[in-house]
Amino acid sequence: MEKLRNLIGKEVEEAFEKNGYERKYGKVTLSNRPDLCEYQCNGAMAAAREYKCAPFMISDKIAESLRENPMFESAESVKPGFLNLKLDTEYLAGYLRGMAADTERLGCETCRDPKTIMIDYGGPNVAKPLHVGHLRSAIIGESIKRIGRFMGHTMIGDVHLGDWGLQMGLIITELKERKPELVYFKEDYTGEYPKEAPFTISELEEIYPTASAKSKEDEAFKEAAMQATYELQHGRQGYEALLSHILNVSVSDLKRNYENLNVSFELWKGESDAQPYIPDMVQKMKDDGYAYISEGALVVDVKEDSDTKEIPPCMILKSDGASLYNTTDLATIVWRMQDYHPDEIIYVVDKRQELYFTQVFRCAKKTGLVEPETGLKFLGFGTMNGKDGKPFKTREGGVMRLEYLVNEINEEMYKKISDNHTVQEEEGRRTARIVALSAIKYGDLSNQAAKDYIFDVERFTSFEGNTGPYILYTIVRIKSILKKYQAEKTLPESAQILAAHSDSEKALMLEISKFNSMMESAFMDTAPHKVCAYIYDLANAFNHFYHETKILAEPDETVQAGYICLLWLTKRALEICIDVLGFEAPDKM
RNA sequence: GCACCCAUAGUUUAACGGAUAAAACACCAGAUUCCGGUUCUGGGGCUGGGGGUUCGAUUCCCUCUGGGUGUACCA
Repeated sequence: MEKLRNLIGKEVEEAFEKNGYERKYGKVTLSNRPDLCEYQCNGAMAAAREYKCAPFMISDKIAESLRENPMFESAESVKPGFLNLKLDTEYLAGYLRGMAADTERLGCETCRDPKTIMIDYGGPNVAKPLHVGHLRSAIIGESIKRIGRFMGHTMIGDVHLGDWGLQMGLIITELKERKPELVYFKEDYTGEYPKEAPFTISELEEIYPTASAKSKEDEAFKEAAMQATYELQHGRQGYEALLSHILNVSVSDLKRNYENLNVSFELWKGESDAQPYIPDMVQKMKDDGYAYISEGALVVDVKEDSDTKEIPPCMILKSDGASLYNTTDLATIVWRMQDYHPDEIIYVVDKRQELYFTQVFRCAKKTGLVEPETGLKFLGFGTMNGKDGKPFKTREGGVMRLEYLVNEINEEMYKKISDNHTVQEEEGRRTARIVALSAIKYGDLSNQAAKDYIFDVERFTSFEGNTGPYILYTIVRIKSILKKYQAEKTLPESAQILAAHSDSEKALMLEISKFNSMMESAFMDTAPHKVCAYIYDLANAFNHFYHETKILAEPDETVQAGYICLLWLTKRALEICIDVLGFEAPDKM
């Protein structure tokens, strides 16, 4: 369906044309004075200069010609030259009927030219538990992926594991000290390696920090770890076998954790998967004359004349010949282009990495790893802070494990729910998990991604205010009304949304009608917070309507059926939205 | 040093260059209640300072102040 604003715009543009003004002045926007009108056009003020007359004269004429138009209940020209429009209730109802007819998408058209978009988010390290720093990437990335998918694009999420580098050497070295008898450490061993990993996830999670701490104090240990890293990267069989054990154990644990967050990835690729592509890539950069030696390191210049700031060259190889973060990311682009040929790659990463990615993107473009039109987008997010405005920490000041944080909020939610009314333990726990997830995700996504935000458990888990639980509560309320209605009667075939009977009903209908344009701009701006703002307004509009309207007690069956249709549409819009945000509503709460 | 980002009500956040800057929480008042705790209604209060562009600026430009971040061999 065409967006409502454009439909209105078309009428207004024609009115401008009919009166001898250019169409371009007829652009219509949502009203920012809802007390005066629903939509407005400010074109008369802009046009006044070109036609050398008072803006009011123009808006007056336009209002006059629009008054005949059945689309509008009223068209008024105000003070300097505003054109204030109110939609005809029957026209609005017709638009909503069109939405309701498309139960899957509510009339929100998919994109005309669907793209293949890879989205790089998550970024956990193997052998290390997820901590709160991983939360934002997962939540925001997942939501953007879902919004893109809803808009008809092929979205491929890649977790991009941190599974390369010194951390692996550290684990191997520590393991060697503890269990030197393992076959993985026998250099002349040629047989099969055991299928079973020689450690569990909890051992693994303990080994890494121990090894990391040791390497800072024990020079010899660090040497050994670096040596192990080198040998691993140069194909030592036993170490490769260990790496794959580490990966398996770690990945299955990560999957479980991400599942709890309702986050999933199409690809579980890691930094190690990019390594095979490095030699050819580096060679080509040298051959093509892009890469040169500077201060011992191999670099590619990426500065541009228009730069206001100094952009250092993109380093490809360190002076000791080893690869680094940039190298891996560039080589990752190589296989992504080769295997998936995406039109765009979006990186959902901490905003502090912006400069790095500027270098990487420019380097990729310059050296032809991607095509000139391939989009490389950096979506940096801010820090999640505690109530004191400083980065979120445990009470002891350490890094908070994501699992603990989630458990804490689940517990908090369960308390709230069981305080409200008596519930079965098991069902209450399940509901608490669903609601808690909405609290966490909505709390994050309702802020602009690029900004830092304050993670306030109390506020996020509240059933009132702009929170996830409030949205869910609204959905649950609608579900319950629909259920009660169905228990008594069946909705007649002829039932349909009717012209609004009250202001609050019309306000609700207007809110619903913004669905398609909201979703489109949320995608264009990669801005999940727009979806949040929309459902919050929508939930508010519904609750106002609900307070003023007796739905189940409505005596006129046709009117009542109309209400039910409207409720269904409201619920559907809310549900689609929370789905793209990455959470769901329970049946009861 | 240089550069980038941010600055909005007591607090946390909104606002394609448009009218009286919006909401939530907190606060105050009134109503409501087996409850000082629930719910409803109403209220006060905000664009860091100074310039500029514009008919019109929270939004664009310059400058100052304050905060955050980054500045090639970590990721």
